[in-house]
Amino acid sequence: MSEQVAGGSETQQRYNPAEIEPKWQARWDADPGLYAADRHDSGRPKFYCLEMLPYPSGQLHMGHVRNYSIGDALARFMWMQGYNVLHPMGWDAFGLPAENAALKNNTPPREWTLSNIAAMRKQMARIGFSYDWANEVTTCLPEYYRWNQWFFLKMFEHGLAYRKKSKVNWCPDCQTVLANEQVINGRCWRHDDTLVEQKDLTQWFLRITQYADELLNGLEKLEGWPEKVRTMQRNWIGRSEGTLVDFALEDAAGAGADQCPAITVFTTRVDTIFGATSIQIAPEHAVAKRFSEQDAVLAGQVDKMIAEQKAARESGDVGAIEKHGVSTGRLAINPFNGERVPIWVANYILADYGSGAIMSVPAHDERDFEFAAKYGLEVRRVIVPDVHGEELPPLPYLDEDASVLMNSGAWSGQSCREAQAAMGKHAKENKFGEPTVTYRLKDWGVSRQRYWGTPIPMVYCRNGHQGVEADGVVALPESALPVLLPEQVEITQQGGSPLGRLAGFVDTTCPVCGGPARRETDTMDTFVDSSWYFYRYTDAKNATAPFDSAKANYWFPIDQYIGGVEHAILHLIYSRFWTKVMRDLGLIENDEPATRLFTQGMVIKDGAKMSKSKGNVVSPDDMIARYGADSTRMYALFAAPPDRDLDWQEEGVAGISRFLGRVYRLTIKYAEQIRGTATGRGKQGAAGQALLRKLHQTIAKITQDFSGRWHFNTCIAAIMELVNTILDHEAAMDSGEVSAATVAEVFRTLTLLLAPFAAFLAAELWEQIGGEGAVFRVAWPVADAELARENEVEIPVQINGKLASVIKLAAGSDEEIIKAAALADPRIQARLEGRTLVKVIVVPAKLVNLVVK
RNA sequence: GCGAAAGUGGCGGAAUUGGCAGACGCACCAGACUUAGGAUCUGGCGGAGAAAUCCGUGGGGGUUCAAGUCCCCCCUUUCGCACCA
Repeated sequence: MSEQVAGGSETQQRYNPAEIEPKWQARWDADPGLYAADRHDSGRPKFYCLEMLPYPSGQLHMGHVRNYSIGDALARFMWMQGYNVLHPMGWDAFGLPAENAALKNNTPPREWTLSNIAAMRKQMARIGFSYDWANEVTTCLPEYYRWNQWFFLKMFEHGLAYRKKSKVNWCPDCQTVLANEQVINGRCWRHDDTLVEQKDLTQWFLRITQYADELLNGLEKLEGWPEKVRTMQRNWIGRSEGTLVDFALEDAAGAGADQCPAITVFTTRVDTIFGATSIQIAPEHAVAKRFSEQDAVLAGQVDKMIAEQKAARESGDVGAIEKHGVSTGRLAINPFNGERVPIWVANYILADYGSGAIMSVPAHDERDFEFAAKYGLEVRRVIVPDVHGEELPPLPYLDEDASVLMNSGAWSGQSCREAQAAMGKHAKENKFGEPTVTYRLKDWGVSRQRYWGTPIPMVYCRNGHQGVEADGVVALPESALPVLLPEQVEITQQGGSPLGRLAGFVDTTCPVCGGPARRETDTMDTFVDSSWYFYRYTDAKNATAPFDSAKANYWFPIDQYIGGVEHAILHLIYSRFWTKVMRDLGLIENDEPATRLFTQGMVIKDGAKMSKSKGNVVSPDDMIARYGADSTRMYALFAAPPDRDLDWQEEGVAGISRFLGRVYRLTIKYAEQIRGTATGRGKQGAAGQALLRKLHQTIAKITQDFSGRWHFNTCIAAIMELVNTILDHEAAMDSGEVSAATVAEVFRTLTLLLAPFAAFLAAELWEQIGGEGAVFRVAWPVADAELARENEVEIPVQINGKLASVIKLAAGSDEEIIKAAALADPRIQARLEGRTLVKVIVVPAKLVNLVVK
């Protein structure tokens, strides 16, 4: 295989990653068990290290390299710490780009996707990532997606999957429906500049709202997740406690009151209801529509408002639009005091939140105040601070914690909180309302009018099956799975799912009556695939179940999940939901998928996100070809702390490459000597002591950083310092002043410290210095505190907080000795001349501060 | 508008608990060496100053023997949410 360097010439001693890395890659490729996790009875503690799986675009980008380098360093470290590590990888392989590519290149999506996967797997191997490929998961294969269908049937059976007609988000570019989570500022998550439209369609939904409270409360326990992600999820769920109150329409106001006897408003401040001076309803509200039918002028104004709202949503500044409205001329009755208040239609009322109608209390709500000021509506104060000041606070007055009601009938004098509870109860008892909880979170629409996705395992019986389900919806039995995605399909971007044009797919028989039936032609959202893929990794070849519960229960929860923050409310909320559903189905025991989540920063270049249009894309292949994989990934870890954005500077990669070159030359120089030397410690001279001190300080620093802070940039800096120290003592090592055993310990340990960051080089050096077995299965070095201790310390001496001198003392000197030494220092004495020493502050081992006048 | 994070040399960044600001690396400058390499080695590198020394972590106040770090006010940038009743 590789040639030994024995007596090597200069050229042979030069660090050449282009030679070393492919050599080790070939060896690793030939050993599929190398990174395999042990079975769950290994007796070692488990560690599930997971990075978010990529979409197989065909090319790894720098963001992937960074993400996976972090995970790889951690996985290797945990192996060396003796853990049974599961470190899998897979492919989020369904999705629209495959269809676009099919149109463009006339390649079937499956073929395109699978060849991309092969290319990316090759790239990953070239970089040397430590994945257990035996458990690879590819979501577009029937072995995987049949379980999506299986879960869908389970959810249908438990009422968690249902069909309804509703307003849905439609991306004209994707030609499909999108979930709320996939709409970002009114635009499609795949198309930054495509405005999402609203359509009325019948679609499949998953009842994620059933878990809204648990998803919210569970966030409290996820202490290992970034606060930012938890906050985003909290806001997305948007729980709000309030009260629904029915305002009856006044009969005299118009005909048809019997058809719609009341407007239900939602409020979180029912305690302010005596201050309600109007009702405001959304332009899309059913009552607005009905009034419009009888009033052409109103109809025109309402339509205008709807159009304006739409335009504002599309231009992305919904919040900036001026509040305005129009009076309907009708009145509604406040059930708490019998008062008649005017009904308005206003543009700031959202149809899809709460009940689409509010009571307007100008005195105690900012928007209502603004609106009332504009239209001269009455502003009536009903809440005051509970401490009686001379002056009443200005309006709108919003406090509800230290305030009480006034002018509110029987509730006057009660605190806001008391009144909220009492008035909700009162409404319920008198049947004109009730306390309620609303959420911003909506059920997850999973139907997609696309081809390249999991077929939904439902059929529509042409016989109707009245009484069973509307539209003759019939669930397929488990035995009918998988519903295979046909392969010969003409992809177009128009006219709904291409599956609908395949008679062979659409036409089927009803599993209940045997009569003619039509298959569902929509496919599932790709986020279904990624909601549970990490469970499949624990048992990826299982042909009879999504996974074996015993295996999943051993590995779960994931100990460390690593990925980009862009999934904070997409994948990360869906997969939490899926976990809870699987738990309730009895498949798993954990409540949450991952104990710890780490979101790495973006890789940017010249201050901007890499993009083709900006022309600032740095290709990993390019970097690897020039500097090698070790230098590329080590730079990705060195250039910034992993949670921050990283500005890619090629000169920095070259710097890392030079550093690794120094390590290589130095280690090879002593390799033969190290091979022939047993470990062990004898007497040390000063140089040997200094080397071991730095070595053990470095071990301690890196070990500690791996336990949570993850500042790999400073870990690598520490290794560089260590190497600089070794270079400082090169002469002493050459002369034999440093013992051979110490030289051996230093280089063996250095190699181990490098292993998580520069896998190829570490493997090569480990072999060169005669190490046994795979370097990342060797026990991680343990820092010896005794060796790491400094025996002499430099203590700065300040005068009035400014540095005046530095004294050298034996470590552990007590306060008196430090103080005496500081005062005896000639530089200090000179500067104290003629001044009065007021106070001496001694911080042992840290500094001395002399306060003088 | 609300919320979060951040602001330190020419650049990326370090300083985990208040204790020598600028570790480590890049770029740059000077020199050495040479098989002229995408080398390597030595030294320098926050600002002002000949030096002693002084100034310096977005700005302004404060606490402290001591502040990049803690407190108050303000500015800027990035991200998230954005009429949520």
